[in-house]
Amino acid sequence: MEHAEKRQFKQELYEQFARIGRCLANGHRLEILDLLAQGERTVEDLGIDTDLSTANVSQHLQVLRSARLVKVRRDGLYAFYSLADPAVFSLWQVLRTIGETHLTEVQHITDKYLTDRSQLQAICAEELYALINRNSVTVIDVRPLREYASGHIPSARSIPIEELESRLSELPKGKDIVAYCRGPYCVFADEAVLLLNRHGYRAMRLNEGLPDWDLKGLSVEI
Amino acid sequence: MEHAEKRQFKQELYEQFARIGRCLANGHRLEILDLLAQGERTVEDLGIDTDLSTANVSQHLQVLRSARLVKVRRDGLYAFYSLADPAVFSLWQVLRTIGETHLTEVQHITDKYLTDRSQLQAICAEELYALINRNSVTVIDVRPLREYASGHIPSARSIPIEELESRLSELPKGKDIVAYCRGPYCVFADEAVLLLNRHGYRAMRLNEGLPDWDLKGLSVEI
DNA sequence: GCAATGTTCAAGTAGTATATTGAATACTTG
DNA sequence: CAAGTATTCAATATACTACTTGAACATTGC
Repeated sequence: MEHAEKRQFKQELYEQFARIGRCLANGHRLEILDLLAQGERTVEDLGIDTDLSTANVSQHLQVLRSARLVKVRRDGLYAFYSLADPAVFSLWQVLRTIGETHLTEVQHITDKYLTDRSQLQAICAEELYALINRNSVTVIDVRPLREYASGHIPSARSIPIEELESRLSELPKGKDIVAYCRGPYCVFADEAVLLLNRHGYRAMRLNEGLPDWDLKGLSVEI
Repeated sequence: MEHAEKRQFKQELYEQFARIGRCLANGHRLEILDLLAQGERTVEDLGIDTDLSTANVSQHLQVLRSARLVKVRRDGLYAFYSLADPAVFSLWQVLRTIGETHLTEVQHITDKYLTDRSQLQAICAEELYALINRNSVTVIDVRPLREYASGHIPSARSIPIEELESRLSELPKGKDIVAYCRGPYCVFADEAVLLLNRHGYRAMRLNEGLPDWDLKGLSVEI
């Protein structure tokens, strides 16, 4: 291949990959991807969670769709968007991990806003898996019911965070409780652990979300 | 946490991750990352390989550096840039894989420019690893010597592609030859296999580059 | 110290992205 | 079929990004 031809090949090729990069170049789109990792959502619905106008969310979804990162299923009045491939979550996960490791700003922001997590007991996916097999723990999924419905940790029961306080009686007193939610930047599990501790339960949070659990190849129940 | 506070947290947080995304939003930067995966390079040097002005490369490197994806080591007259972390290669690899799988344009471009690879015998990393252990293959690294020097497959010998034709006598006639290069979009190995076939050798290419080999945890010699 | 070399910075221009708004489209329900 | 609702499209102002050019800075070798 001639030099000029080779250059054009590389330019066209890397430009295509950059289309995917551009999807990741905006904070709102990353948040949308993170939400879609929990299961399919409608446009309006994403707008509520991200605090964006529906038109704006739709526009971001078009960007994501044009790079084939998300797909859409239409049913009646609604368009349901979801990740095009589990690999898209991997992409976000690797990006997230690099950010956590190398961007000091990420650490500063979590320190500034989140409950000091060193106060909260936490366990990792592998530890939880072992505890579940020994049947020595109660697992609660504190995400909205819809997200629980599109996949959850086997044996976990759904208690959305807003309902937790009023449904405490459902939880056996003797056992330890593990709460999990969407991922490391979701505060539902933190809130759950705090609330449970206040009511005298021994509770801890899973330090990852369901999509991370899934990606590790641990089984997911639907 | 209040709603407004939570929104601000998410916005600040995802905005930080988007800094990394922005690095990936430009084809030239992706090409630079791909080259840096082969080992450290100077600014001028990257400019030659990417066909960009030195000032322009420098500017792209500043973007990458501000998001902590690359780091710099200064020595005398030169600034040597390299990936800040092996995870940065993973990020590019996942992005690349998603592009290959979901962007039909990538397939079109490779079909348009590359030798029809179905004509060339290819093997994967695991197969090559087994062949090396049985000592039943000659492995050649056809990248520039500098890249060989910063890490190569154990037992591989360096024969940069431009020297291959004049150094054919170094290769034993009886054994199969496997050529490898930078990665799936590098054409050095393709050219090597074609040339070797023309000269009566049984040759094949490794369908991945050295960074992919490394990431699989296979041993790398320096 | 001075010229040569590699690298970075600064300013300007052209092009691209975002968020907002309001209109258009598509589907459902009565 | 008409009304209502969810979604997308189109147009706009504003802000950012890329590349070029030329100057500035740092290090080396004479």
